[in-house]
Amino acid sequence: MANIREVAKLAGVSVATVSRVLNHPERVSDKTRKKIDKIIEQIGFSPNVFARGLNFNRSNTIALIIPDIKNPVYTEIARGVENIAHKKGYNLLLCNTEKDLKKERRYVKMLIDKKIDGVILAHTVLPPEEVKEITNENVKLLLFGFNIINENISSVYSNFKEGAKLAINHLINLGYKNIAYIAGSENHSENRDKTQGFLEAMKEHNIPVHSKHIVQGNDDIDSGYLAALRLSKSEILPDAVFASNDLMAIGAISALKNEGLRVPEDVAIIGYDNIDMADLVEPKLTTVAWPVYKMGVIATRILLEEIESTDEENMAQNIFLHPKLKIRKSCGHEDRVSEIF
Amino acid sequence: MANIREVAKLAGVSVATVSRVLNHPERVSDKTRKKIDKIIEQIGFSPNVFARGLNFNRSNTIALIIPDIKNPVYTEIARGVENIAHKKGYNLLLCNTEKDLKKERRYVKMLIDKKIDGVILAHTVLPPEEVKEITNENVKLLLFGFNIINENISSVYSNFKEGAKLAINHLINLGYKNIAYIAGSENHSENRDKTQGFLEAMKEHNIPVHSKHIVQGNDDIDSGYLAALRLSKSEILPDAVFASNDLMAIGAISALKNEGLRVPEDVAIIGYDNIDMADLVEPKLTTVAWPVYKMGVIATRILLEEIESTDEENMAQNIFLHPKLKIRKSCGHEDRVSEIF
DNA sequence: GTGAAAGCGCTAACAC
DNA sequence: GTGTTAGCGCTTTCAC
Repeated sequence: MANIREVAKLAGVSVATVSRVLNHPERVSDKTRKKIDKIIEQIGFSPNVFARGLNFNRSNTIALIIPDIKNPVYTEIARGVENIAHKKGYNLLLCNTEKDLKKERRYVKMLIDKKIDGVILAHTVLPPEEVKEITNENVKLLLFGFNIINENISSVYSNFKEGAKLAINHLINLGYKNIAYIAGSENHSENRDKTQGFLEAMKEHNIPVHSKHIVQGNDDIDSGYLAALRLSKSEILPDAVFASNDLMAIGAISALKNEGLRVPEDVAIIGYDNIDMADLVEPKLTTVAWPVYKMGVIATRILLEEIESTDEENMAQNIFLHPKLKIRKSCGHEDRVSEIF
Repeated sequence: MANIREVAKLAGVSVATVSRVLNHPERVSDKTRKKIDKIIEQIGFSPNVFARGLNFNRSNTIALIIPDIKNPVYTEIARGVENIAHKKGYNLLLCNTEKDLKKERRYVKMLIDKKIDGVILAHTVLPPEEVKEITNENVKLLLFGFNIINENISSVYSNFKEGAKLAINHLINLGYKNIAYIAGSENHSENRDKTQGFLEAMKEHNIPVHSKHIVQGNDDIDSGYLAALRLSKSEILPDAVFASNDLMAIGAISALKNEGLRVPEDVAIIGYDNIDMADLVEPKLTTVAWPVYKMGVIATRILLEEIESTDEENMAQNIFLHPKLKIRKSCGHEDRVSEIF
């Protein structure tokens, strides 16, 4: 239980001096500093976090709030966040809300109580006012993948409406006419954007949308499976389907194949996210890619900057990255770029 | 900045009494307790974690150390751990070591400094002595998936040697003779066990092992791909391959298909882990399943018990769960149990 | 450049 | 059942 007093005693100085070499080494003479550093090293002293916290009101910890740890998109974000956080000496609390309002709310309270320095919110079911309240508590907030709140809160996001249009336009260019849509959970602004993009793109090309061809999914594989099953049984079989994320697209492929339909010959499928798995299913999934890992990295850099900036000088940053089409096999396009695999 | 003094003042009592309703409510009269509870509620007071930590030397935080967040096995463990931790009021620090000794070492130091209450170690590249040292620091340790240290440290694991034998015996029962092996990274005891199981099973059936048919992988998809590529070019083409995990098995399938080989007709493949993806690739992957999520849950329960137990009364627990064969299509077995999908 | 001491917010021993 | 107060380990102000 080495503490600062012990170091001070061994060095024959006061605790104040030891504290200074810890926090303001330049205010200490070279000689004493070196002596103290050596002793610290020798006895393996490191300052008590709680005592430090009591003084600084900071924890050197950030949190990442995600809805579903089983979705590779979120672990990919986590990978980026963890990487930067660790490099900068921060710890990362992982909060998996499962889209459960109570759980998310409880987490937010816990995080505030813990004096977390910052939060990256990659999905929320909280009402906007409640999200905003987070920032009242001396915890920095970064919105990932959406920015429903306001310009004073930093965010890193992609244009999901644009991405959805990319997908639909691709299908239309390939000649598909009966395009169905498997929607993601509605409480996610990202999904609402995609729906809007889908609708707009269809309208722009004067392609009618059959109400039976819009089916609600829940973001996971199973719901994609079920949704495609439903589509496969509708009066008019769609010739293409856009799934709001890859997990559902993959579930959909599985369902269609089970129903004896060929992808893409009978039904084309396009997804969203470009998760690793997209390249491993049969047929390989054409999808819309967005730089998830990179965005996790950027988000964390911005958040840590804000945390470490000496107060309000820092402007909120709203970073914006574009989606991109990733063409593989599931839409039957022949100009496929060759893949590594 | 509500603090305990303010609550005390509003309630017309001393801070000690407030502290008592927080920590030993039974020692306070019903009347005062209710009054204080109400005020706490009203002004939204919650005790400062740092001050608490300074007294209790506890953080209500545990950590999970994993080697690779991209491997669904580890996110599945994380899901179990997170779930229980959150239910019991603990926060979860996620530490992704990337099998990097320096990074893991740095993490361990950070965790100890942070006065983490406990650690679940799901993979380590640290020498055993260093692992053992963790327990010197008043942080409880739980070993997940291995138990190389000693009986005094709790662990939750599965028998990977047995699992490997299950896989090999399955292949042999199906009549395969030229069985190749894609090994996982050697610094992982789990993989060493599997290698041993492979070797033993082969020996028990007097089946020779060609040295060219053992190829070293690195636990990820790409390395499985590369390994299978190598196997496909060896003088004697194996008729079956056992990959030490599903990720490599899936990479292997991809490679073989690329080489124009049919799975399982030309080469059968069996994996290990039974990740979700195993059911989505073509052909569906036969594999060895172990109850990863459940083990994450159990591990966390044990760890929290140890943390909350009043000292040394608690015996270390070594929980052991068996692997099980999950038969699908990639080995060509006809008695396939029907799947949900 | 250095030391003495107050104070961060809480808990618990001790006194009543 | 309740209050007073020392003390957890550190940082920082104020003297020197």
